[in-house]
Amino acid sequence: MLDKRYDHLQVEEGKYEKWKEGGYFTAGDKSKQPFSLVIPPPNVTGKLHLGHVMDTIPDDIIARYKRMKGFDVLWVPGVDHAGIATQAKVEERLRKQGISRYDLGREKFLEKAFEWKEEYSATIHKQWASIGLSVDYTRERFTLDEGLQKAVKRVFKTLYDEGLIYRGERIINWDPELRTALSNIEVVHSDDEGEFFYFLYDVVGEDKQIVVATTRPETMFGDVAVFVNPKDKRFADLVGKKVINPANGQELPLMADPYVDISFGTGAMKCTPAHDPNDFNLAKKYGFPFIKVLDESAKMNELAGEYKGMDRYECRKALVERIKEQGHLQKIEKIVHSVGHSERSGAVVEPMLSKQWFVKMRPLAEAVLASQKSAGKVDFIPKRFEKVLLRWMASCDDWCISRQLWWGHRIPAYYSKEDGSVVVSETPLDPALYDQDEDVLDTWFSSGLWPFATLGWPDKTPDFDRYFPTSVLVTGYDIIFFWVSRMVFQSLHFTGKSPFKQVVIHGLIRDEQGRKMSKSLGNGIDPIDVIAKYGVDALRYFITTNSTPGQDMRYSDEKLSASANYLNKIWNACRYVELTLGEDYQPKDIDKKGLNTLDQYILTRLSKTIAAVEKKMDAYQFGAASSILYDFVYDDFCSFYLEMSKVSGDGATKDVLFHVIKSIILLIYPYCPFIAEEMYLSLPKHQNSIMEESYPEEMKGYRFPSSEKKGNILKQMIKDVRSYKSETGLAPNEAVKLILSPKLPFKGIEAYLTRFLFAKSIEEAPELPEGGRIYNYGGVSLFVEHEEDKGTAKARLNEEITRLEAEVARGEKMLSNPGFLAKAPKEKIKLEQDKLSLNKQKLAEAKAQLAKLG
RNA sequence: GGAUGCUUAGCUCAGCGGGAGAGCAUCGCCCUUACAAGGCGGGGGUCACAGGUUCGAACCCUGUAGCAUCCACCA
Repeated sequence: MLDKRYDHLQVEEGKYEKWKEGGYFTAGDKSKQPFSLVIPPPNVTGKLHLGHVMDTIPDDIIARYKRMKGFDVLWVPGVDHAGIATQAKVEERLRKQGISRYDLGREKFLEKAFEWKEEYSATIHKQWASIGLSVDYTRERFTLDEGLQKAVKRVFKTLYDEGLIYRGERIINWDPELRTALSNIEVVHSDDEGEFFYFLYDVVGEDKQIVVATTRPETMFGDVAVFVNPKDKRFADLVGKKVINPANGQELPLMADPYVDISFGTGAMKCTPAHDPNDFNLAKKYGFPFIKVLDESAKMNELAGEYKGMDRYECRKALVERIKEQGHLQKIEKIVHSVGHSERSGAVVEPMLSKQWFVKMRPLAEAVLASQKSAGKVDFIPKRFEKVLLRWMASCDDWCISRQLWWGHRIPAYYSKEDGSVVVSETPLDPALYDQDEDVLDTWFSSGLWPFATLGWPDKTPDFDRYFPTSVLVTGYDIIFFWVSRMVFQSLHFTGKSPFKQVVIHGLIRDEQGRKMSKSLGNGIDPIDVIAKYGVDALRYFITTNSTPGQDMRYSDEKLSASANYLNKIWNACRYVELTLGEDYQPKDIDKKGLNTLDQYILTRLSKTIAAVEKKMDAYQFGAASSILYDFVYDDFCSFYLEMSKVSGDGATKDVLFHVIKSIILLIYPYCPFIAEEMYLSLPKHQNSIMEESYPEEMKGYRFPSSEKKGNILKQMIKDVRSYKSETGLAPNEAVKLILSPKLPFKGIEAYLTRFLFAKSIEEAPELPEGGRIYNYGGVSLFVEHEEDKGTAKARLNEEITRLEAEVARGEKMLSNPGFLAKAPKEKIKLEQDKLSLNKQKLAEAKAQLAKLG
């Protein structure tokens, strides 16, 4: 027997361990159809936040639902080494102990990093348990484990041999704090306040000056030219002359190129090939050298002369001051411009010429674009997110994959000690003859292999054969570029298939004011606190049912509370059913012949509910599915049938109560497995765990349309009379006399009306008397005897008639419309016809009553 | 500059071609033996605006405005 109150702490106790140890999460039943998914691997950097809950609870609902539907579900868990992020954390920890990574050296540092990983994996496991993830621990993976190492090396080597990975000098994004290259999408742009410096450049051999504006004066030591637009009349006579760089006094050619925007700044632009991607292109076009003036910490190098060793911003300040003193500063303007910051360190990213490894994206991207037009495409839910992928694939630049870090997959390229030639090899080469590349790969390089490498690729494993491609992937829209796109092109290239059939995209969770949750705002919500307060089931329910796919949602304490209340409602309904069934009750099949009208009513509603919920579940519309169930639980079951069953507790009713509550428990289970398990195990007859149960059947043979109608009439009668009492100031429990005309709509209705309307008597009469309130239901009318003057009664009937006439007119108009009859679906037409005849009947009844009143 | 989403009840959001919905809040009545973390009954909306398509538009199309996000550019 369940306790009086739903106590989530008690309910959650021990269940996860039981499932896990019972092997319920382990895939491999070959008698079933496979269904597979991989977890978006959390970074080993920190603790669980609500974003992880958003990522993984839909996965868990899908996994639990599909298991009940008879699939062999494999859900692969794992964690991501998260290169830059983790290395930064480990370094920070070491720094607190007064150690730098260089003190330790590469090998020792990696030992520390692996210790960190072990520590955080343990935490992550606890967190998975606390939110109830049904992942298959026997197949857990790590992005740096042996299998992934093998896969990464195979991919790198293959792409290199195919010419799709190359090493080259390019302008890349440099993070001077972490001292590594970054890919374009690891740079976050923000509109920052800055200064626009206008400098005067003397023209050699002329008594003239031109004005060049820049936001980065310190890079002037690397300038090779000044460019203007060839159509710009202001400079037409000066092109071809030399100008003096006010930073170092060197002569620079004044050149013309259409790249320069006449209307921007002064129309004259300095060209710094080693520190700006556009200038780099110009320099290549005209054969200028690429002069670097910054080192890897963004400090000035020897070319900056007296400023050598200075930080870039200090140098900027000092240099501007000196140029001003020399009379070459025209003005300084405050501007707001977009500045790139490192996603991880926040440092202002320096575009810098550097030798790095790149993936040649065009051919790989084209393959994705082609695949998305084929039958093997990935279906996005919602559809619009496919465009995000396509747009990125259509325009992305080559991917800079080398990182000047230690924590990650070391690049399997080796340089000959003899002649410096490059060899890429999956197996280590003799260190006496070769030096391995010092750098590691971008974290997303290995994450991109996740769906197939975790199943055994490049080996031909049974799991790979059985579970690849995976069925569905759930992730947020913010990492479509980072992750989804890379999994898709890597998978297409190496397995020939898309890595998953469907991608379900969810939005981000925000705080109660709609702001992003962030560390700096301190507005993050710790799921552990939420679980302690409301229970994990309430959290799971809240997070999957309060938004629509792809849309952001706000955290709401109120809605969590509402979720917990809903669970308490089901809990108590279950408790009531158990109290009613009694200790000795033995579940048995429902005797179809022994059903009364309301039994038939609730079974019909249940059957329809199951069908509707299942349809939404299959489409991954968890919000829609849950609201269908919610309506059934509250309106049809708790407020109506369950109350009515208190009157008519005859033979079959107990079986029906049992059947319905069990179905509700099974339907809510994927969302709220803990409370569902607790309730399930308290039922008279059960397996070892709800995880051994199947999804409820639709029960097509148990639909009784006429009983459904009768039930709805009774529902409406009760509502009408209660409303009448409230409206006329009668107490809810005031005894009233009811008359039904011309006869009772179904046998046994008297008992329900007596109990719920406190009827003092119920009569059946062919004609209704005067002096009370009358309600019409089409074929049956209800009379409530109560003092009401004739005028009021007539006014009310007139109002009713006006309303019904409008209804009838509407129906007739619709049904006489040839366009409607030709184009509307058949069911819709039938529905309108039924509605019309019912309204006509009600109208006739109302008119007859009015006539009698005179 | 390009793209996407949002604008519906006081608040937070569903609905996305066939009669405006939920939760919370609000008002009134109830401690009815499953649940007061409850029950019952009510009030509350020209579905941002303007055009168009349709027999029929909150829903589709076009445009406008506001808010949000992403991408690109920014000497």
